[in-house]
Amino acid sequence: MTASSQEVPTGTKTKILNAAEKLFGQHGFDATSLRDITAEAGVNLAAVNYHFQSKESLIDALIDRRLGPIKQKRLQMLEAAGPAPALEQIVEAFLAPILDHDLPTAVPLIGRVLSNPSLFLERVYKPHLGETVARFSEALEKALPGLSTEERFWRVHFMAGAMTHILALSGVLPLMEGSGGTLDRATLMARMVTFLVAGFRASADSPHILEKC
Amino acid sequence: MTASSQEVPTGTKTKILNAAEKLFGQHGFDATSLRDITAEAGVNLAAVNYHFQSKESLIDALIDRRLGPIKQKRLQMLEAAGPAPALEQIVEAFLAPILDHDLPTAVPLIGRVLSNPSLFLERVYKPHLGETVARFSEALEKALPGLSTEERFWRVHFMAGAMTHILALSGVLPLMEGSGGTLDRATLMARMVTFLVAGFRASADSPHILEKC
DNA sequence: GTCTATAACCGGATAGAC
DNA sequence: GTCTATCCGGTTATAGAC
Repeated sequence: MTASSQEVPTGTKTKILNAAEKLFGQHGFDATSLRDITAEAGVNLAAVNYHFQSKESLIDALIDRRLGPIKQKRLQMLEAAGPAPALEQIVEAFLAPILDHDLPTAVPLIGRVLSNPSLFLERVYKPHLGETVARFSEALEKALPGLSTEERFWRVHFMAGAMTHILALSGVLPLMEGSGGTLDRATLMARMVTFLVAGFRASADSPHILEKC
Repeated sequence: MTASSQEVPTGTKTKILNAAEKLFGQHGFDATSLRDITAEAGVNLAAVNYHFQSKESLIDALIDRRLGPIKQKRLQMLEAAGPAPALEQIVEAFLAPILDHDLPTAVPLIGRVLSNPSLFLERVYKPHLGETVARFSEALEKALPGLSTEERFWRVHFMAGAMTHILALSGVLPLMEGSGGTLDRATLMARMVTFLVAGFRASADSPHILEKC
């Protein structure tokens, strides 16, 4: 690690990361070429392969840059809530570090990363999410002792899905009718917490039976 | 429309659609070449551009093929529930036509389609989903008169997100610990309905206030 | 560390024989 | 309707000058 790896955000490496985050978030990984990225960043094409080794490694670097701090903040908020956090605190600690992201380009990128089935298990969940989910699942077990392990597993993924969808579609949802036009983060957070907390509290022992039509 | 457009599922056109659905679902649109598809289908490369005009049109044909019938089934289930359906019936009518899909390759494809921000608004939502969502939103308004339009809008998208995430990750979620190993559709449906119905019923007039840690 | 130039390859689409 | 052969543009990655 040389002095240049953490310098002010005008270095070539940082410019590449920022441009890549923006374009990957807008158009997806495969639809964005390294040429697009270097043009946006105002740097030379060969700089990508010098600072990162390949396009795939660049993607991993972007994932690291965002999911690393998010993991820290999530666990920190969960710990700050004490040894037996309330359900609302657990859900907030899960959502806030992602939804409250200050950097506007980070949100669509994180949406792409979390909703990409090709990346998810090996390059996102295992290295960056698995431990966090396990910790939150433990906290949920204390807060909701009536839920089975499977029930908890699926509800955590319902929560993750609701959040991920909003992140991924953050660019288009405000354009739709009925949304209220803007995407105010604090209000959105409150709405998600209300919805998800109620979902988690639902009694699981009334498995609804489907009937034909 | 000639006689060949709706023949037994061994025509070249159908073989291409089936192979494309499988590979697009597994690897995504950009990561799958027309050569991959024609190899999988056992047909000639040029057949794709003869039957469909371009790769983009092929994708639209795949979207049509699955989302058309789903729209019909959703509206049919909603109508069958009478003029003032219960909340459970509304949620079931929204989820069942997608989650209960018999064709195993359709589920990952639909997950890719619904979670792709680049396709979503113009090529998925407006042509195939908007009218359905409006009808379901009306039904929800009757079932839950206390909710504001914005609140309903966002909760519908929380529901859509939870469902979409499960579809998109259907290939990997069963591999994770705590899932119970299998993905039994009836049980999953029941779990989602329980969770989402409780979320919809949550009272909205207690907007939770976020505090710093 | 940064650039130019290029290698080596793969993609979608099409022309034209059959 | 189906095939072969090919065009042509774009892709990642690298070699080597500065």
